Amino acid sequence: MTRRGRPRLQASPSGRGTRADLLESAARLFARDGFRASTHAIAEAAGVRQATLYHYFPNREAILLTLLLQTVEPTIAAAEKLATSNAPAPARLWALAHLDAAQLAAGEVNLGALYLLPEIQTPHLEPFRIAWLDLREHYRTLVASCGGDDTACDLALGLVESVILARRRNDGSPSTDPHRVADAVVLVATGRPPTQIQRSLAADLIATLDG
Amino acid sequence: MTRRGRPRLQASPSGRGTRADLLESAARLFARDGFRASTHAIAEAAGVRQATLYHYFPNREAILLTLLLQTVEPTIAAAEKLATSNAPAPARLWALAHLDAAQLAAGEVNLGALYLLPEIQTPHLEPFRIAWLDLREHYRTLVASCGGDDTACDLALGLVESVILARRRNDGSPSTDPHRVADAVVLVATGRPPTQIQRSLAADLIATLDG
DNA sequence: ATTATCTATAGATCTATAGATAATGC
DNA sequence: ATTATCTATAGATCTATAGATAATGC
Repeated sequence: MTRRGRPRLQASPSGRGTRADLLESAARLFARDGFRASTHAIAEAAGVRQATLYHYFPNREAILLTLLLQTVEPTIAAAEKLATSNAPAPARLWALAHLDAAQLAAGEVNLGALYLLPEIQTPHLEPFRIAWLDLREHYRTLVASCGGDDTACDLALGLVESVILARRRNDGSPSTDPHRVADAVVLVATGRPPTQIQRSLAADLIATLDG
Repeated sequence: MTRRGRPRLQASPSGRGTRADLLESAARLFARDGFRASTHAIAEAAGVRQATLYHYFPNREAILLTLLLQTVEPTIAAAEKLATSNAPAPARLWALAHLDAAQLAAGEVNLGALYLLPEIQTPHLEPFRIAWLDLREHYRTLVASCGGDDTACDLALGLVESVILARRRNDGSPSTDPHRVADAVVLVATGRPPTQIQRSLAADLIATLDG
């Protein structure tokens, strides 16, 4: 059961291996302190020495990129499946907003805070920006099918992302209910609250994606 | 017309004095690079040597605090005046959201990006957090008078702050129209779009504040 | 004398690499 | 032999202070 190379001074806190420990520590520290969180601080929180980090990642930015892609990919996968559904657009938009908001509200660490970092704009993180623009295209298409324009889409994204800032500001208290976010997104995109039928169809879509 | 102490190696780029130059450079660099922007980079962009910065500010955080307070104070002043008006709540909320969104969209530098920095949470910046919570109270009161709860207030703030992220992402292209933001805020707070009468009253309120 | 700026620097970082070490696998 | 980790460190920052300098004000 012991592993391959030189043993760690401290055992893996999570028991899921050093790479997972490093990603988890980096997520926590980047979300709280931003990209200033040092490789030393990350490694220490993961229970290894600073240089060990470079066995798993070529540099500090690569860790941030990995975290960002991990965060956005499940949402994109869900959006792609929703795009193939023939449910009414408001139901699909409600489902996407709910999934996205729920994911931003979930977990012990406020991973969405990584989206707010100014470092997002640096050239090394382009793969993430491309993925995120892909997600935005899904929003845009759905919002357009609901009768909303590009501005409505920006407003809808602001509603979803409000979860991130509300969570930072109200640290401790429970996050915004994803149902409320999804309701507001449909309201802004269509001009009307979602109907009971639309909500019900959206719930079906979400059940299909999870199952 | 020459000034008091040792002359600068380069003249003030703006002609409005060294302190103003430093604040402007810091605003630009903090908005783009976050709090990593070094005192050296700020001073260089302002046309003075690094150490000169410490003649005007005790440390780097003090510059950020000054910028944050400068940004939030005009909006708070407007919110306080709106609170004394006896116009209907939706009209007052529309006016506040419009003012806030317009201010975030204005200027060459995306100053709102400073709100997104993780450093906002540090103890030294508490005066800004207190001021901002004061602004949120104004939103909360108005949203409540419109029939919305605390979650509706968080969503309304997300709509206003969407201007910041949309501006960062669509750098260059024109910012979100503040009218659209204000319409969406009233929609989310009341469940209905603002009436023509409410918009007209809001326009009157804004004219009063500017005059 | 007072002020604003400059030059110089101490001390504290922090990233990434070089190379040693302690395991397992063959 | 291969792998994962460790120790040590070069080189590059970066903040804040000390103290010199070049103006104006009295």
